[in-house]
Amino acid sequence: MLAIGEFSRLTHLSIRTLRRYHEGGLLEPELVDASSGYRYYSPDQIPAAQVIHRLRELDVPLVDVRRILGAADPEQRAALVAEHLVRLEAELARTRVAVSSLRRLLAPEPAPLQVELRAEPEVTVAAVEDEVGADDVGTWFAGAMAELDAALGPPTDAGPPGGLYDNSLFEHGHGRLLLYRPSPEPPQRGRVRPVRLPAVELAVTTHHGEHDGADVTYGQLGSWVVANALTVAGPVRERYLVGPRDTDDSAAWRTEIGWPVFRVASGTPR
Amino acid sequence: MLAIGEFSRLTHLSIRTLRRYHEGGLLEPELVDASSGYRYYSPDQIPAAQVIHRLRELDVPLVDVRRILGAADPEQRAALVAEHLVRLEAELARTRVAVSSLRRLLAPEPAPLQVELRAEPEVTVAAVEDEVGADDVGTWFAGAMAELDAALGPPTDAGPPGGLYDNSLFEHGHGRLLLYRPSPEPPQRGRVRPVRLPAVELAVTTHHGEHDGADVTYGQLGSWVVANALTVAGPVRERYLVGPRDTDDSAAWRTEIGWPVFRVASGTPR
DNA sequence: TCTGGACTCTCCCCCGGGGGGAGACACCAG
DNA sequence: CTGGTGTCTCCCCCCGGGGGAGAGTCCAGA
Repeated sequence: MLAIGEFSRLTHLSIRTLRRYHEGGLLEPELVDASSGYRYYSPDQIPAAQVIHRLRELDVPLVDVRRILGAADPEQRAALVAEHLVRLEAELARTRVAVSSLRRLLAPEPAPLQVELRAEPEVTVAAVEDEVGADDVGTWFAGAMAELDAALGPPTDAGPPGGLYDNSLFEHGHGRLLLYRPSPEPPQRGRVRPVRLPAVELAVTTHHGEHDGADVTYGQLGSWVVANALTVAGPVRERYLVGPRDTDDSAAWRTEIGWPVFRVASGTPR
Repeated sequence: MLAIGEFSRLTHLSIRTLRRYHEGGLLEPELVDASSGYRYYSPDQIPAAQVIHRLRELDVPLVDVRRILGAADPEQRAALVAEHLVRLEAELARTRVAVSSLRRLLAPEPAPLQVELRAEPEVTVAAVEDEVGADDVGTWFAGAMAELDAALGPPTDAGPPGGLYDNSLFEHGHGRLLLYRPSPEPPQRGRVRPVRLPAVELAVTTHHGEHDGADVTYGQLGSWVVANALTVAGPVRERYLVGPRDTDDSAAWRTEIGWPVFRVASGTPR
């Protein structure tokens, strides 16, 4: 039986942290003296404490740590851990993109932007639509795209897929997302259903590369729109001209970004 | 002039976050209406907002973001960013170690531990000693080792370097650290000074590999000590038999860990 | 010019995962 | 028995975000 201080020395977890783990049901002392409240640990609990330590070093949330420790058989546990390692991998990719994008931002001269005004006609498409949190966009997107592909089969010449992004997604961290593929006769299957996209005027530009870096292009497009005195309204549209479905070379990816505008009153623009 | 909502849509930073950045002096709106308190941004501020966004994605603390943005010339700014990228790299290395160590922890059978009881005589060494926070141990260690080497010259046959770690380092996150190199006539130079290390009884084992994984070995050693009914007292000792100064192959590194014990009363152990 | 809806303001509370410190009690060796 | 050290609980603070209330502002349409 070890008092909390000894156990702390053995595991290199601070006393405070051990207490917190107790409260959180993560690591229950083998014995808690009913009268004094003193926590007593067994040496057998050292490995568990160290697993927790490692998982926390990997930023695994305490709730997930609890699930991992509570997993019945070792295989299940390994699966849960593997899941987190996958997440870690994704995090890493995100970091890489952020770094390169940061370099681009800090580079002295930003490449000038090609912006085009385009009248987008009303069109009926096969679409999946949901209310999604900003953190879940990636996951949702992958699932929705898979479902669209399952419903429509391999890519046709009807055109590339696209998406509509509710503004509140950016302003409040969650909002409606709609992912579509053009289709002459959209089926109804699972979450996929026919949706009529309204006609809009768009200020359109093309983003090159990883989608995670698109916000920079958004900013450039946005300031173009502001500078060119057009008013903004409605969800942003994207169209995936070339994406991970087409090639693994992310430098070749092309995303069209369409910012809804009202055409300036006086005559035809351009 | 853009209201906060528009600016939020342009930068993909939430309204709340923009307000927070204003409060924190990170991103001052170009104009704040004195009577209404409304914040108005200029499109020219979009790039700055996006730099902040990227830095935050890289978990750069807001204070540091402020410093980076406040940096006078671009070179200084680039240097500050580079500094953070280095930190990111270190983080990455830490993650790698944690992952492999986690695998080892979850592996079914832990390798049995060779533990030896050893009477360490009093010895005078050249040492650097400081009160250090747990997060700064790595940095401190590198600096102290460099200073020792500067004072004593290249490695001699007087023996490998070692360290003493105050227990409160583990219990409370900060404590006294002492790094030494054996030396027949310890010099006094900079932070380096002669120190008399008291004699101790140690339970000793050897940790193989990255030092970041040593806590697992600590736990094993500790539970050996507990099981073998010896009492614990005083700072832990380490001795760096093979380390990064000797070879780049971290698998070959050897750290001796000595846990202070009182020899059991009844006769000589072993 | 008024009105209603959308926008924005400030303020307070919450989250997670830690830390600091006060004041009271428990343990244990001399 | 006594004093020092260990441990308890409790409250506050940190960071960088989010939720929501309640009040004030802006602006387009009638």
